Amino acid sequence: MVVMTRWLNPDEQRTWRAFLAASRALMDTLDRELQRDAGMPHAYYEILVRLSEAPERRMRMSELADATGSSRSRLSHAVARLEAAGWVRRKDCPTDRRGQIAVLTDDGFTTLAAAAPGHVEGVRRHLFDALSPAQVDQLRRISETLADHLTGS
Amino acid sequence: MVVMTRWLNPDEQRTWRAFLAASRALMDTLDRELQRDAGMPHAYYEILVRLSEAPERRMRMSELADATGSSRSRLSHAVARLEAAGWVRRKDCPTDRRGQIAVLTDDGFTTLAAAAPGHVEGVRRHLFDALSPAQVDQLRRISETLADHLTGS
DNA sequence: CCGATTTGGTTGAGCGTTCAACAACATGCC
DNA sequence: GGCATGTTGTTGAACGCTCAACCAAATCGG
Repeated sequence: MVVMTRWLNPDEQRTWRAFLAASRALMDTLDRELQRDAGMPHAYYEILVRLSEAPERRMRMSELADATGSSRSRLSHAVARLEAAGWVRRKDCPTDRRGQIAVLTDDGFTTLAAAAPGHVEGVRRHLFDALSPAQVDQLRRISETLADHLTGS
Repeated sequence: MVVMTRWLNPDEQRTWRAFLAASRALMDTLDRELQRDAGMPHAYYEILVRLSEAPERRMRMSELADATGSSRSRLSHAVARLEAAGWVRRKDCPTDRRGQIAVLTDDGFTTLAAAAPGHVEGVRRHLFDALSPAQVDQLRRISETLADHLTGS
């Protein structure tokens, strides 16, 4: 059976290309700033943030993967790097012998604390400073809707 | 001089994390679909699209880099791959002896034409179907504002 | 209790991106 | 014209991500 493609109309086309350009430019910029100022990519920064917010600064690998929207494989590689940098330590899980627990080290916490102000400033400058309060609200609703829609399917 | 960090308030925090999760999930999903169905990453698809829209299906490397928001290095590597796949051909520029012109081959055009319906369907399903017309409009304005803001600085 | 399935996590290969260095050519200035 | 500077594009190494394969341990079903 032949199904006609529902092509994008000009408005949708324009929206889609603008979104692509904007989100890529934003993430590229933040990634580059973080790499330059803190010596780590944004994905690694996010891992440290999540760990720093967790009780006792530790999390199961799979929870951490979910929290950062990452695959298990990606997280495994990433934590290996973070461990080599001395920012994270791996521990065996006491209740599940398959499990591994990632623990943020003091060194990792210090590094994160040093990187955070600059990064937050970057997010503010490149994202929030450009938008009106109403637009920030719109962006939140849109993003939450999209995230739901994507993980729901 | 010590400058106080302008930390994110709870609303901004929530917006930022939702945006991160949504844009990552969206791009990951589309990238995976395109890789599965057309054997190419989204970045390469975009290159083929731009070429297909250009007069005579050809563009200077640097224009193509600008159009796709890519670095020259990235484009160079990418076009090398696309050339190996037989989808793009390189030509010397007649007016600037440093220049190279990327030309979409018939094979490349055919491959793109085969990939497009599925990809557009994906964009519609994962993005536009989830949003109201008003939200699409909001997203366009937000994205255009952000893109301006980022390339302006 | 035991085999089958599922879950948690790691590994290595292949690929795409980044970054810095570089080569070739064009342009500006005197 | 001739030298300095800017632009165009490529290259190779290092790095991060994806994918498929895999092992070990937990859980399910009889």
